[in-house]
Amino acid sequence: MKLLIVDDNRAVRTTLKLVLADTFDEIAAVGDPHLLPALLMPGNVDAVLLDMNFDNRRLDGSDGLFWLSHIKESPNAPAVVLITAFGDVPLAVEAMKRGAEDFVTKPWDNDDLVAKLLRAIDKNRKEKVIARTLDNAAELEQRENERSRMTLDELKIEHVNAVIDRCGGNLTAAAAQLGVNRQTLYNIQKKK
Amino acid sequence: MKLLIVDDNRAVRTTLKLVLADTFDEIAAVGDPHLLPALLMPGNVDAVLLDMNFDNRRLDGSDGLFWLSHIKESPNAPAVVLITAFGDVPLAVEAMKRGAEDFVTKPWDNDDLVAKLLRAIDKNRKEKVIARTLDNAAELEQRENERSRMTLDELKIEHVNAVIDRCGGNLTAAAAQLGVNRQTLYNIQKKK
DNA sequence: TACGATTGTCGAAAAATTAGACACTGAGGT
DNA sequence: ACCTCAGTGTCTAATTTTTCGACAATCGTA
Repeated sequence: MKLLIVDDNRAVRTTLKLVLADTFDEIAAVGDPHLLPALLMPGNVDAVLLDMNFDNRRLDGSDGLFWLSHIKESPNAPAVVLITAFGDVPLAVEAMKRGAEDFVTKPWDNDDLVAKLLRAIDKNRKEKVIARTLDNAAELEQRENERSRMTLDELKIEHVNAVIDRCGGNLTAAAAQLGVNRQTLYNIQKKK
Repeated sequence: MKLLIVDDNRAVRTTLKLVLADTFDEIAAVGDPHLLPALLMPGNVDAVLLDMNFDNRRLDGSDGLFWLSHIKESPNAPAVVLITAFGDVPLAVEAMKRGAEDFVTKPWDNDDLVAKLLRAIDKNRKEKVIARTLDNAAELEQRENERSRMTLDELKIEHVNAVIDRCGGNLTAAAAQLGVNRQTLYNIQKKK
């Protein structure tokens, strides 16, 4: 499992890395959130531990929210746990609304942080499954529609081809499964 | 649109009712959360505005979390916006994790509260759509599986019946749509 | 009521499916 | 190398299904 830490404070990065080293196989830590797009490219990060303030003139967390949204907009986004010293209720709520898996305040409790990260990854995985299922659902439904307005012959041909495929091209087996004569498959295949 | 307010403070209930009267068609307000199950039974509530503390000996919000979970466990649950005077970040985060659509701190801003409630209802609607789609997806997938192992005859019969259904029993039309002779449908129907 | 569309039903022609057979290929096991 | 076996490609003839055209009966509707 791979973790990406984004915090502009070098000391915090070092500490976090040390604390989480046992839990993750790989940990990358950077100080500049602008590196995020590049680092997330291959989609090989399981979780991002993201600070919320990168500009000392603005401690309202808007930076964190911006990068959070940025991360979560992409499909197959990793889990994101936010961590901040200046968190208030509205900020935490807004972060959760934008898809953060969890929200931690500094100073943090080590064991608690580990637990939150692991649960965040788990939750994120489940969400990904749902997203994928949802994608499929649209396709399935459309297929269903197309099929329902098919001609009997079209349907037959499609089904026959599918079954032959599943039988690895074994016509005899496919014929048995379809409950028809081997000859019939032959004819159907030759027709087109 | 129907709103249910749950707050043990009568003054708060009255004020909320007054503030939100313009926005909702119907508003019910109760002081005891134990009434929730009964009131939500028919599933005719669009949103619940839920206080988090009903026992003055325990102001940690655990009551609110309990009832939040209770509401959200049922299918077709309404939107829930929490409102509390004793909210801290961990509580807000936990509430959002449990499916609350929003989290408001007392004292509240009237316009803000209205906006949050409306957005909460909207979000909840979208979530319901997703839940339904997800349910269907499982069914569709199973159908797909069953169909893929069907005999040609079974498939034919199923499809024929479906199309005849969609044509309201009009055999002639169904035959045209299926690209076969009317007679053929006749035979297929008589067979079983 | 009269019309148009649909139904139930027929017989005969056309097409598809089937069973059975046979030589051939290719993979696996001896 | 040899044998076996499952699968292929192909054929014929029998059987079944589908199709076409037709016709009286029925039903909803203008």
